[in-house]
Amino acid sequence: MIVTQNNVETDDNEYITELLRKVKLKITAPRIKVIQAMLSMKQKHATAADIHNILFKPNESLSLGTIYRVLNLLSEKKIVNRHRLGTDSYFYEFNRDSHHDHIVCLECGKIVEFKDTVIEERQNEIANKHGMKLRKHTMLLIGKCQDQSACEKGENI
Amino acid sequence: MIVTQNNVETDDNEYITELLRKVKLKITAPRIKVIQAMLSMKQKHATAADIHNILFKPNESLSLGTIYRVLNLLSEKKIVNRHRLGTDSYFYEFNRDSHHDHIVCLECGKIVEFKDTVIEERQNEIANKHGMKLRKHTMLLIGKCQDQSACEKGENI
DNA sequence: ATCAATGCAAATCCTTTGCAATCGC
DNA sequence: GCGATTGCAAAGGATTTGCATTGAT
Repeated sequence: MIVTQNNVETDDNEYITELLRKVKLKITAPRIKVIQAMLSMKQKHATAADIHNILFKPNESLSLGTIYRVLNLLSEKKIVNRHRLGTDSYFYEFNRDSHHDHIVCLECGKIVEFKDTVIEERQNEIANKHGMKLRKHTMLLIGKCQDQSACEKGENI
Repeated sequence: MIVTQNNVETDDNEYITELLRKVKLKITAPRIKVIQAMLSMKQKHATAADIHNILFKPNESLSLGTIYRVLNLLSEKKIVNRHRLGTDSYFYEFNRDSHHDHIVCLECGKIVEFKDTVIEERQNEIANKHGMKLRKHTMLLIGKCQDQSACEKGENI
């Protein structure tokens, strides 16, 4: 999984510190860096290890342990979301908008997001029918890109 | 998570050996025991460790490693299904029928199975709309039992 | 007899945690 | 300064694997 870091403007920095302040988290370098990484990377979904790779610089890298701690805190505060996307590790994404689900290509790993209110209503009905109140759901569609040229193995994750 | 083992009739044994033969797996004691355990336990969903507990007898227990190997083989042969049900470990279930999804109560862990063709059709459409051919899906609804008395913490898993 | 399956323990992968050092407020 | 946060390395939990032994056909 290849990940690159774009330049991050100072505007982002103010946005990030404001974000942290809002949820009453202390403004620390690791937290800023992790959020910067998530905002600046091309893909929306990254594992803790991906983020660690992005932020790895000799002599000034963040420890993986801290990245997990930061991601867990940001998850609690709903700044990022954590999903299982079919592999053994968690994927994290910056919570830009509301809830959505994912389709992942089993060959190239491409991840597409979608939201479908028909399904969501239906899920509520199903839960009620079984005497349960729906709190949340996870749904993962696993498929195969139809456009072969867009399905370059491993390049899309 | 408490699991009990019922008596298993000899009928089951013939059924099990037949099952194994059909998928061209050798008839071995561990495989028979694992399938017996899955057929005889009250709940439908068990982790590898659950099965290990069921089958644990001093001086004649199966190793956990073998249980994993057996479950993986049985998964490949579609005799059992493996799901993530919100925890860190996989749950395995004997594949009695066709595909279904799960609702799990976040307090008591009760697992209810369901199948909804409306959702499944919609999933197909969604995949197509995004240029992908749906191969499979996972859907997990997470909720809370409405009937409080049915929601005895920890007793339903 | 032959190749596959098992037990056991070690290894692996991902994630969390303990503790001493450091930093934010 | 004080309590929260970090780095580091060790621990943890789940699952897999290597290897010598045992077992199925």
